[in-house]
Amino acid sequence: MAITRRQKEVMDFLSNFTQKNGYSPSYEEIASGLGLSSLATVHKHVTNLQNKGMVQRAHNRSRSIDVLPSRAGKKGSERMPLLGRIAAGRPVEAIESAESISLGDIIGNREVFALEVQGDSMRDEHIVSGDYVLVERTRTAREGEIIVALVDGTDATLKRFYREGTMIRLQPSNAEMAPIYAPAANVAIQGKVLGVLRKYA
Amino acid sequence: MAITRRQKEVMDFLSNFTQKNGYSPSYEEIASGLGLSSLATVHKHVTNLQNKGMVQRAHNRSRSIDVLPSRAGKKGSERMPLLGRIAAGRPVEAIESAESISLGDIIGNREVFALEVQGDSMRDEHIVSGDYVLVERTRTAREGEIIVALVDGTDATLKRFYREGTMIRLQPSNAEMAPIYAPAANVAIQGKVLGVLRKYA
DNA sequence: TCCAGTTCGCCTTTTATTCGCTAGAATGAC
DNA sequence: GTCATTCTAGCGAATAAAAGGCGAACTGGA
Repeated sequence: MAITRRQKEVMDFLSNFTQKNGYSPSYEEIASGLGLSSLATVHKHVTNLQNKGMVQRAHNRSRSIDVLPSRAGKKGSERMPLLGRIAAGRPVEAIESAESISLGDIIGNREVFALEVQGDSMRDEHIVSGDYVLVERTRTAREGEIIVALVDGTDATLKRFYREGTMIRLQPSNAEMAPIYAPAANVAIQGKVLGVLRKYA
Repeated sequence: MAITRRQKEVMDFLSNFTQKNGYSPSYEEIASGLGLSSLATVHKHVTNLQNKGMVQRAHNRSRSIDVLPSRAGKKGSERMPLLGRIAAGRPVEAIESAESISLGDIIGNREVFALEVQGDSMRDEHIVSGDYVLVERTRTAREGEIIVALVDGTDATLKRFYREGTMIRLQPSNAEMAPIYAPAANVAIQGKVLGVLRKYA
């Protein structure tokens, strides 16, 4: 987590601005605050800071930079140790590990919401009723991704996304269910699935 | 918390109005307070704020906007809004909800670790290779719970737990796999599964 | 029925992202 | 010591997306 001189200046500007105004600066405001003339430079700085875990950001969202509190006073938070693989032939106590996992690893800096799954349209991919899918809010998707889509403005569904000419095919993962075909204009993508969370009672 | 300038102005107006009057403003009052001429714009703002979890609202009910206490001073922002159920026939943006979900909801204040699953012994229960199981460290289990157990001191496995006289049956959830029978003395319970976390690349 | 709230197109402005390019400083291999 | 590689730092332009806005039509609760 070594930070460079310039990066610290960026950090300081971000915290001060956010403190003062109650919202984060736009890239243009950062540029003028630091005497830079290219937004690309600002973007690169913020990306670097983000990779170092000092700030958080949502993709393509205005003023979404979030200065993270320094990791110093980290509590027994949502992060837990990852002790290894279950098939390993050793007692888990014996496994030492520096790895850990948390929701942050799935979310990253995206804008994410959760939906409780109802129905079995993705059963063959082991997403079942009662699970929570973690969805990144986005309007676009790539071939084969699992998405939440709104068909004809009324029906939200969880399906895999395929483009077929001017049509969209929404493919359930359930041998008993047929795919939905619809004109691209009638399919509004609500987001794409980043992960699944299941809770046992 | 990823708020824009205009959104902060809306928030400020809402808090001030509610503070002063004891009830929340109508959309028309908000519009005139902010110099807007279309209620649609107001509605969009409030919807955005709601999606960011800053206000709460009831559907189609007058003056039902509720400014939520800012959860400033919160560290792990691993909590995300739970927008509703996927089968609901409405766009997810429209679903109102103040609910949210995070790993904390699964963990509580137990001692928990994670294991990456390898193999398909619990496939029929939709726990598959690559998933992470969240395990509470405990020595005991109740009938039918999914546990991590160490058999004969060497083999850690993920199975359902059943007691049969002096023997333990460890039941995989996979029609192709046979249960393991072992004397209770040879089975060491490492923990029980509280949840599952899956991440898509 | 009435009216506040909601949804629908459609538009403009603001903001973020990406690409190709230059250049200095640090690192590591030979 | 020199050379290739990598990282930080910077520029301007082109793109793409979100935020903010409008009026009109529709809806659902008291």
